[in-house]
Amino acid sequence: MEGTPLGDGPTINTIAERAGVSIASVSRVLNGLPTRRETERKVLAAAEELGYVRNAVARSLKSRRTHQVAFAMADIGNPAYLAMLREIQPVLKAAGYRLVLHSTDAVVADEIDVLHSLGERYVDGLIMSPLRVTDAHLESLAAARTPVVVIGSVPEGTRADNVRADSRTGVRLAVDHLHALGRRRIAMVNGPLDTVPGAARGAAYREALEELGLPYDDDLVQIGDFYRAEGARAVAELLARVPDVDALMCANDLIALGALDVLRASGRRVPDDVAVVGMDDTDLAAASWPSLTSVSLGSAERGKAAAELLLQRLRGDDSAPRLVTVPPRLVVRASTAGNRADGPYDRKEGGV
Amino acid sequence: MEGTPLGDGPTINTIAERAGVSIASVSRVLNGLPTRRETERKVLAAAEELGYVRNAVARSLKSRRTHQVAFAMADIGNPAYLAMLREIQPVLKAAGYRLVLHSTDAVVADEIDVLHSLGERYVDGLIMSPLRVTDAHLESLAAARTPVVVIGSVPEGTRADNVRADSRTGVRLAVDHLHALGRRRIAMVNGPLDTVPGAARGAAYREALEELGLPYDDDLVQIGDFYRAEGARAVAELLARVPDVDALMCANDLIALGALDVLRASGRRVPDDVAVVGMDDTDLAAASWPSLTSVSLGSAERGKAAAELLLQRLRGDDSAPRLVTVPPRLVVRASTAGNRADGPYDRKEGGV
DNA sequence: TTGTATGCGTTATCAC
DNA sequence: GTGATAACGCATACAA
Repeated sequence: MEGTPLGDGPTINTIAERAGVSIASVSRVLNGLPTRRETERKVLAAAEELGYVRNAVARSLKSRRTHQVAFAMADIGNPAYLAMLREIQPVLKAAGYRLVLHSTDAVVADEIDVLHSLGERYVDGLIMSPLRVTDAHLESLAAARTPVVVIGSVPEGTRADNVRADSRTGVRLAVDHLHALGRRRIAMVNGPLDTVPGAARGAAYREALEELGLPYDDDLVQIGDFYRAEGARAVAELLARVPDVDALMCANDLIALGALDVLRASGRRVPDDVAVVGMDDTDLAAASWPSLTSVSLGSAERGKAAAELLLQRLRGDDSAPRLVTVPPRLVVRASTAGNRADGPYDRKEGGV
Repeated sequence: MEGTPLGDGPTINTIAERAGVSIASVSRVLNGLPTRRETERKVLAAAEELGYVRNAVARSLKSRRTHQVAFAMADIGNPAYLAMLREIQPVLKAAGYRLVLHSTDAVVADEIDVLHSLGERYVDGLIMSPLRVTDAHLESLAAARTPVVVIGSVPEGTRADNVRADSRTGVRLAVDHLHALGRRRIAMVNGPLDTVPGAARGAAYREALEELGLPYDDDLVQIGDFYRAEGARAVAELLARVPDVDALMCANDLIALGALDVLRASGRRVPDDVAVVGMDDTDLAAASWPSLTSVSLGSAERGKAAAELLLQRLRGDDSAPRLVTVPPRLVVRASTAGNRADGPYDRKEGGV
């Protein structure tokens, strides 16, 4: 195969000419429709010689299907979304769909843009995971002419499939676990309360304490942001205010890693002095030392479920919107149970 | 905005009818071409009422541009590729391109498929990062009618822009560092030698020792695979064979994490007894404890450079193929220098 | 079985 | 300035 000179590629017209048949015959052969042996031979030979490849755009215009699906994540830097992505990709690929990625940086306008752009029909469906769901989201969702699966919570009645985590139960699992270990001064290190996860996890913490009969203490709640450095700063403040805290319920793994840094720097042992729990069970939880007990909210499962739901819609299923809730799971590691197995090998991790 | 009944969306024909003008006028207005005030008003009103959105497929067929770019990574589970992705995405987005993701699982046939599928013209360009470059790659690359940027090494004369890491210098930096710390029994824990990185890093290790005047000792080289569990297994074997090793040069971060696990389990202190260096400087390196000294091969920079190179091509630049080499950088953390700053906050990490 | 002709939704080139 | 009309590349209903 010598270096093909750039320029316009061959079309079915080129082939038709070369093979001495009509474009209809070319199309038929290429689509496996019944044709005479000789015609088929000529067409395939011409196609081969010319290095013909079907133009996906023209084909989409005709068929009204692009074989593309979009995934809109709030933040491409967030390992939790990447975990979803890792599951979504192979499912779609196996079904013959390409994946178009959008990172909206949790900007509402960007998310609305993505929904609006569905009208451009460059994808057959969308999976989206918004950080918060506004009225604008719901309007655009209602107007969408393309199947959409939302990872996160949407109000009942929304015309979109919905895959949810259950962070309420998740926090409960964690707090119960800490309580069972004998911890009684369990603090909460949360992210901003105006985000969906922040609000949900904060409320769940309060509920969990209540059910355990533990008093709720404002001093034990520290708001920061969902990043490692912010988490560290928040925990430093917390320790200054409440030195005798014996457990930290962190609203995500990054915060928890920041917590480990600060606890270590302050000379506290984990978990002996302070037990730490994160959320999302990202790769980082298994990598840290001590390895981090974390509440898995099923990022991977949610991604997979969303992809499968969407595929069903793409196959023509137009039944009522579905709701899938993925149960949380507490993954106990060293940060709450020092002498238990670390379990760093229980997750698939990429190589090279 | 009431729930729009599903069905075919409006086209410029619908608008033309509604506005009482021709489709040509509609197109003009929509494209900002000079039109009478009144026409413009009618068209825009109709478009607004109908909730019109341009059909991207039809537009692409006509314009021969899809405003999509593909990124083909060897393994979506690998943090190093995700680091590239995180840089590529915003660059393309800012330039108005969508990102189509392919994970080829390092299967050569899949990679060739991706190259071949460029002929379908569903993307305007491609960034790919193959684990190895075969003749089949080069042939498909030569036949490509679309700009391609390869992250990795391609032979001179290949008609594709090329962004390279310099793992040779990278290994050298690491080995020099270990040597400077007084280590003399420096082992290499590598991945398979039939991969490009495996081969390059293995050779570089040998070279580095030579330049330092250290003897090369087969016993100090252990081949495993580029995963954490494999790395752990390899290091266990190594320790059994060479108990007095005082430094480990690991071919990537995952291997290094596995090494930390095993060293810890064997009662060795890091870095006091054994210093450990990883490669790729992934997020995991900063998260682990002790935090991991790692050679950054500039995954992020390479991704960014690749995206920018591709954008230049998409803007029409058809000059000779470019070669960009990103210099490696040693990021010293606790696994080789116990009392230095951990620096866990020097990298941007995702939140929530 | 095969060819002719039409449409998918846009953009662009003409005359008017 | 505006309206017919012809592509873009493919699939297909219909006629032959």
